Amino acid sequence: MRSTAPQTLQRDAPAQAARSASLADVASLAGVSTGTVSRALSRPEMIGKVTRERVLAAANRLGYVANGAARALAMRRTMTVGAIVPRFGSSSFPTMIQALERTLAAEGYTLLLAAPAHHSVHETPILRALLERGVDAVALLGSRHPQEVFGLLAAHHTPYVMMWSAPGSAGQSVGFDEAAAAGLIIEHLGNLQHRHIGFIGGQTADNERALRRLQGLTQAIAKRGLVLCEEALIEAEYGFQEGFEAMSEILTRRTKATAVVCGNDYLAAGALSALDRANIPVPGQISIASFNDNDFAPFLHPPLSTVRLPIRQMGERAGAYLLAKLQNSEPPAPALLDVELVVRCSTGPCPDKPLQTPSRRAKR
Amino acid sequence: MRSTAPQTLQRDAPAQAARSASLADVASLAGVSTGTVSRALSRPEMIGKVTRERVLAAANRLGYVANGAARALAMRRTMTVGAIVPRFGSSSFPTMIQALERTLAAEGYTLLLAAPAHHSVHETPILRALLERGVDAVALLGSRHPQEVFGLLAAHHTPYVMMWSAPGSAGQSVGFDEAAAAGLIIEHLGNLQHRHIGFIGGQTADNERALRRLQGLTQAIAKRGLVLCEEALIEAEYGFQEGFEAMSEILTRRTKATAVVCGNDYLAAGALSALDRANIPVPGQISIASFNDNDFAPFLHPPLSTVRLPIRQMGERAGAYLLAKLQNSEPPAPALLDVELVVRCSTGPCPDKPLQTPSRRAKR
DNA sequence: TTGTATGCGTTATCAA
DNA sequence: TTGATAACGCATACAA
Repeated sequence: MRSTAPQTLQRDAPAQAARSASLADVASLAGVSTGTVSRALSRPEMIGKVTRERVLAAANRLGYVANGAARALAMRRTMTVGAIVPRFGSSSFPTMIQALERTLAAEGYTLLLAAPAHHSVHETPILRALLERGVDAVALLGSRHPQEVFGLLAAHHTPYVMMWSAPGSAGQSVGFDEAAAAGLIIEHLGNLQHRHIGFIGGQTADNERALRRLQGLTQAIAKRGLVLCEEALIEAEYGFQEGFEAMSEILTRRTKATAVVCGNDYLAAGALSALDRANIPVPGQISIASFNDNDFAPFLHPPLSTVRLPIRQMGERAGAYLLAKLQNSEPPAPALLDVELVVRCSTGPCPDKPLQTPSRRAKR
Repeated sequence: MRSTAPQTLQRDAPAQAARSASLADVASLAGVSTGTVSRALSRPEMIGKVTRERVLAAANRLGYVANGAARALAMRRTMTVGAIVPRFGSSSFPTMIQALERTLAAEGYTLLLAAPAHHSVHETPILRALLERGVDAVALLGSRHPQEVFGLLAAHHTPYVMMWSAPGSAGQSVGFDEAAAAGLIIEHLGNLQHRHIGFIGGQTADNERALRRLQGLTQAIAKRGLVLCEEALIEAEYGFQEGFEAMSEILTRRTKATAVVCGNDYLAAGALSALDRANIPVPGQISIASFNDNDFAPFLHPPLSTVRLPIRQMGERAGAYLLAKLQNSEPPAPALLDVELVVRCSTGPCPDKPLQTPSRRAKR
């Protein structure tokens, strides 16, 4: 057997630098056909033990690594999933993406990441780039997308999932009920006798999650007969600094608000910092609560009351959904993940007299 | 002209669902050859205006998107760059990756992300997966990698860059001089008359950046004749909670340290929180300073002194380096980015008497 | 300027 | 179980 294989055959080019080894190289080294090598590597059970071992040895010796492009061309799939996640640098998206990536990697899929700096970057060309790369599936952030996006996806028969999207959206989505989350916060504040509520939220024009949080809050406040104070309602980019500035701004206004809800914990951390600087006791003169995109609420000063959102789980579920679609196994159920209120000492009972900031003590 | 193109020709299969349109489909719709279509799309200047427009129209009508696998096979490149970034969910890596992604995307490259949950996951199979996907270049985190990794990279003639790596490494790396950063911190503390220094750092076994920070600190302390207090030297995962716990632990020990340096700002935030809970004035009884992986140091309580590390810039430089390699244009210079000390009120002069924690007031 | 034909490295089909 | 050979869809060298 061995004699048929010209193992001592030198490669034509003595300069090894030419190309990486191909299937044909392995085949000729092992003295078999390319088909056999292909099967020996990807379907070992179809091949006789001795040949298989010869092939494996040859492949090893040449440091053979399959050419994915050729494989993709022949198999019509790339084992690759695309994700489009805007503004992913400064938020909790990375946590979600990591969970997604891990879930997919467990089944041999690799993540192609497109992370436009701004949401405003038009999605379509990005999606085209991903489709051109032959992604087998796509994960999108949110449920608001140009019709073109869904058209392209459909035209390419590419399964997709929307993460962090509104509850009702289609079915191929996974997200939280942020209205319910808002309800939890407001119920808690209401029970503490707060009647005038402020909100430092994300930018609703740009960010559908921020919009849903504001809407949920507005509804919950209305339902309970409370008041959303306009003078304590600010939209800002999610960030420490923005939260600091927003709260500072509120302090310069006259507001009846005795509790301020923050759109996420970055904003809340900044807001707490501003209150600390201004020597305003929290709670006492004012209570703070927040939606929780990250995990440092317990370590703020004072520890922050939040609605905890299962970010990691969302990434996992999205991945599982896509895998199910790709392997058309389990029937993929649309997912609406549970949120949970975590009360910490940044919220307390409503004070007897409303907040009077030092800078504007005089009535106008 | 138009008449030569059978624009009214119906596709054979009335069921559009079959396959996405190929070059051949566009060609027959436009009444030209596949070669012409290919050129019209990727080298418009080589094609007559009228034909070009006919082709473009046809491509548009069919929603044509090139098959990247076929293109990659023919062109021998994928316009794709791989990145391997462990523990990417909870750190400043996302900021860096986003910068990297944006830089690459500007030149048409897409990022393939491999984000193993732990550093311990063996890199080689991950790199193999990326190479199999045909990445044109690779970005690695850190400079410590199994020899196998560099072997594979070389065998595939794949350019690579190491991010956040030690200064001396090869040349294809971009990073900070973390020893210099440590020097800045220690110099500052020394000037404030602190002589006994503690350190809450990352895990050196697992994390080469943490190791470099510890080493840099040790050297700087030795050079200035200060003391690194063993009882105030703790390694922990980067995280708020871990910082909290580490500082709490230090408080239960007897320590001469009057200043504690933290390995990153997550740890520092946790540490500050622990001191706040214990009612220990910062600065006053103790000073805190930190390496700054993120950007919330100004919003902590009290605002944290840090060495600011240009994370975003690192991602950009790494991207630029790879692009230069890929387009073999500018000679890519190895980069060592500047760090900067930012003093805030968490560090103050050395107190007259050392820290005595309430829980252990009695001398042993 | 445009058409023709070949190669890229796999997988899959069909014989042997 | 194995070998020969035809796709896969695009780019490109060469011819016209």
